[in-house]
Amino acid sequence: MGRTRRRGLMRIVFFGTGEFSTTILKGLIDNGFNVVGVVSQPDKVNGRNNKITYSSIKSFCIKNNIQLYQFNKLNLEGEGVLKDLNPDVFITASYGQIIKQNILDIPKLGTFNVHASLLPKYRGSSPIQWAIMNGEKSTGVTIMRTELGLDCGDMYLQREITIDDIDTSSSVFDKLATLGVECIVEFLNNIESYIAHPIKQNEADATYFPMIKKEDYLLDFNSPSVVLCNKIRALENCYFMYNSARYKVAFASVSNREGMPSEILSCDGKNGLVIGTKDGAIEILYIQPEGKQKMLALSYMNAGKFKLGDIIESI
RNA sequence: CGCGGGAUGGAGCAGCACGGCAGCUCGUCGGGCUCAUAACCCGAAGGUCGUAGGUUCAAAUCCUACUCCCGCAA
Repeated sequence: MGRTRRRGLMRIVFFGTGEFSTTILKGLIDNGFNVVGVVSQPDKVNGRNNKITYSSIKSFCIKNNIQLYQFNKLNLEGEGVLKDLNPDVFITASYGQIIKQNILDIPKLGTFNVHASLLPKYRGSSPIQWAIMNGEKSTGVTIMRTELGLDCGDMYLQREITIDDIDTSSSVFDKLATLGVECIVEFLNNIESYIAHPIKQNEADATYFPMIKKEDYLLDFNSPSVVLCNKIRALENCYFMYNSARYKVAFASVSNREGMPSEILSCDGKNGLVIGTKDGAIEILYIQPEGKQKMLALSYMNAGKFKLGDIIESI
């Protein structure tokens, strides 16, 4: 079995940060690939009270005894170290830092990226969120060459999935991570033939979406219901302010009620929380008050904190 | 030592500043009304109030320590 032998021999360095990339890395390990090193972003103060919590990929590396590198400035500090690993391929998956040419050129076969969209659509760092926000019915994974430009390299392999109405970013993340594993495994198993047949991206069809900004999370009830629901599905931590408190909204659906934008049309344990929008109303299904866990809005309405007819503050 | 909120029947909350019968909205179970119902009426079960100490005649409530959960900020 030449394939099996190649798997063991090919020296892979993996670049990634976050849950999505952890799943991809785990997939490579589980499929018997020889990951000789992982490059991840430096630790961040992630929790409260100065505590540093390890990223999931760091925990995974420690548990599986994989060498982990965290460069502050990859392009300056990383070159020598990575060359010494004598790599055949670099695999990147939402690494989160621009990788310069001197690094990209290190591995013998090249540097390849697992991107969570059907390129050339949804270039950029938050493809899943933007696809859902725009109400797309499908998305997918693309295996492509990592280049200096933003997600513009030649493509080799692309697979599609559907986005259902009940899908949220996290559920699509899970699906695409699983699909990403399948894709990268297939690609690496037949890497020579894939590399021999690159597919140019059609620049005319390309779309780019920026990073999500903090202010994007604030809900504006002067928007149409569908736009609001898609945004909530996409970002999952959208919020509104009421009585000077912040309420996160994890999921909502279009309601058949009618009312003024921002007006509370219902807030009891039977009918749930319904708020007016530009063209109707939405029902908040999952809510998270400050200091509380995420819960069914229906449950929280039993506490009687909301008042019928009140107007949600706009900031 | 970045700032802050929280833990009370199965769920969500009130009660705590000033110690004195375990309360509310829902759910569950039983019964009733109804052609019927997720609606309405009547009734019942279900909680050593996060853990461990302390103060007190008496602690959900006051004091001390601890565990767990979360919001903000980075």
